[in-house]
Amino acid sequence: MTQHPLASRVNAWYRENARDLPWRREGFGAWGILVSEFMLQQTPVVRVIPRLERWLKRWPTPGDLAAEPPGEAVREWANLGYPRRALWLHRAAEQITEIHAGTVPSEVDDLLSLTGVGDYTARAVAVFAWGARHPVVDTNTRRVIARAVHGSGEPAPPSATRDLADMSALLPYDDGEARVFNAAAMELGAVICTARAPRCAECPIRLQCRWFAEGRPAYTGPRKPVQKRYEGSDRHVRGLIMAELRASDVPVTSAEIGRVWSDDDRRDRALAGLLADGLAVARDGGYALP
DNA sequence: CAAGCGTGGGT
DNA sequence: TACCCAAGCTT
Repeated sequence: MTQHPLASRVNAWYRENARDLPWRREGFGAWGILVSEFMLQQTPVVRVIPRLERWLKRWPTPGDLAAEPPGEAVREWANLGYPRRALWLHRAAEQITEIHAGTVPSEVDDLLSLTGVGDYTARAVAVFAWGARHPVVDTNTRRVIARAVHGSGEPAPPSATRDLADMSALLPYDDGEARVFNAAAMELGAVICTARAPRCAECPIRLQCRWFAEGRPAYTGPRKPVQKRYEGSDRHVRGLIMAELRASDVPVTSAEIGRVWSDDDRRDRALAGLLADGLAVARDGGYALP
């Protein structure tokens, strides 16, 4: 079968070396894959695995999750970070239950209309859960393409049009091979072609890689915007307050919240933000999960 | 479209 | 120690 030589090599490598991850098991199910994709948005694999298994044991179907208050999703989300994702996943479960009769949709457009599902997640679910042939481009794939195809040590800022075109040019024609390649490109970026210290000596495509061939030149393009300091930030204080709310079965009092951070302005701003985001609600004179 | 959003581990 | 990074999304 004719396919891009990069795809052939990466797929062959993947078949031998892929990690045994829960969502790759046969028959894992579309709901499980959707949940895994939500959890994997900006959270590392090793932290997701135990939480995912708990989640699916508790809520085996979208309807099971939709039947509970959103705060239970936030509590079960625990310390995965970005708890808005738990709220969005709960909302998506409601939408799947009400609009799609409890079945995770298979069309990219239907998936995109779910809360918290963007371009990456919609394609990932269509491909990995339902076997459709689409390009799936995540941060790992973008880095692999930047190096192997463009000879750049780091990818340019994301551009859906260009990223999808790049991946489409490599994507095998066969649905099954395309599905494997989508997973394999991510896997290669995750374990070999890493951001920090790529293991080029172990890379199955180093001899086809433009960046390697050119001597791994240092990246000179635009730097990613520097992330603001976390310690003492609004995000930090929001996280501390959320940890309190998750840990308590009863509403948390203002006095208790006052103890998580001494700066009144920052603490009030964080709490107001959580209320506005729907991650916290006022209840019985205190604050609780929704 | 740039900014904002948690948390923890690696270097 | 600081900083970087992790299967992104919404506003």
